[in-house]
Amino acid sequence: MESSQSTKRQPDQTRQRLLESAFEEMHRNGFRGASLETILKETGVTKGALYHHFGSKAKLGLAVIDEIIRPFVEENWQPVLAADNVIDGAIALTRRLTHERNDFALQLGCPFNNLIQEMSPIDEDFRALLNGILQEWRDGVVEALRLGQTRGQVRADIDPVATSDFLISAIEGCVGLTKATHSDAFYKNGMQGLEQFLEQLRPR
Amino acid sequence: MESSQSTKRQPDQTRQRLLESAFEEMHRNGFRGASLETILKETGVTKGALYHHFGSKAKLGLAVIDEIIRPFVEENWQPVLAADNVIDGAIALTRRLTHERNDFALQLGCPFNNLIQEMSPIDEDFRALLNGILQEWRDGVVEALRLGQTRGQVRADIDPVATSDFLISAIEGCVGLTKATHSDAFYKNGMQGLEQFLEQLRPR
DNA sequence: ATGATTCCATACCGACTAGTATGTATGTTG
DNA sequence: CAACATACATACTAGTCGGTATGGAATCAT
Repeated sequence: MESSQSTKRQPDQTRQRLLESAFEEMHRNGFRGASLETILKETGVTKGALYHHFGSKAKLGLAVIDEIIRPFVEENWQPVLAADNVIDGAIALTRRLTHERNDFALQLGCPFNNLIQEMSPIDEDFRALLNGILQEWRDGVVEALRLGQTRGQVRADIDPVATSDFLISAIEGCVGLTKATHSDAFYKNGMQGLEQFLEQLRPR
Repeated sequence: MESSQSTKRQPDQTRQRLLESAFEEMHRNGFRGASLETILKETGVTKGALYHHFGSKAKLGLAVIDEIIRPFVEENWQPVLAADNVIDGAIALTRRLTHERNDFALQLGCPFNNLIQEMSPIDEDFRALLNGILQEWRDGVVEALRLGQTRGQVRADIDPVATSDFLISAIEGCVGLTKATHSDAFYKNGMQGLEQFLEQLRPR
């Protein structure tokens, strides 16, 4: 009787619940605005348990980036990098982003970019981790563009590195500014311009 | 003797010092991270005086946006909009941005975009004001592109609205991500991509 | 079964914050 | 000059926050 009523520990699940709740709270309010009390209330976990799993709020934040945001970024880009034709793959991504947009999420913006904007100037650990993820994304696009060039699918006269950087800038810029405009049209215009830019990467 | 030692009031200057110090503090730490105590220390103004001029921290922030950031944004874009050829004017801007870049400032990012990213999801007054400024920028670029089309300087088959949105997205995206990369090359690549995009706006 | 380790719980702490209450000094007006 | 308005000064307030100290319970290893 007593043993069937006692609390069974599931540390992995506790930890995961904390990560997920922290991710949502960080997405709504940013890292600095994220309230540990809110996370605790949402998860029903206590502060002692939270500090057992993560030594500080910053460590929790970094774990969210590493374990939730990194996979999120990768999931978005893997199909593009793996596509038979990187331009087709990237255009498919912009169309998917346009088609699947969620207005509430657009008002909050991209969690990855949001944290870059917020934390890079004020915390070197965050900046380094975020930049690491960004660098992987950039490198992946560069590699795909180069492969596309060897396949004759991408113009030989463009610089893959510069192009990758510009593409990523345009995407995150568009998503970021949509937070101010709250405008469907603005978002679509950004995606359309991206598509236009991608099209002119095809060999002439 | 006594009157020559007394403090002479200069409310306009007090107010301006507060605005400028608040701007810098907001640029370094964001609005939420901006500390009134720091601003007070930097300016030597007291809290009573600050609250006399601005009823709240938010009002101070909104005044900074209206009175310092709006002119900053306008100063950057006016030459482009007034140029004989908008494409030439925009390319001159990207070159100027590249040439005049200040590494420290790039690590802090664009004050305008920073505030958009930080405040739009969490404060409607800020979002509305920032979006108003963004809308003026967008409208200005649209008008200049249209004028360029009538002058035969800009392709007739592009949509000025969509193009304007994409251009602005790409600029702010590049500046924003440079906060993570701390990379000169990244910044230049973004500006180069922008220039490339601008070039293909010329009639064929 | 026992001791050690891990996971979790609760009350408390000190620092920081924006804002308030109250007061003083300066400037304007009739 | 007095009354009033404006600009400024200082001490205080209540609230929020991340983190700490301490303790208890569950699980693991022997």
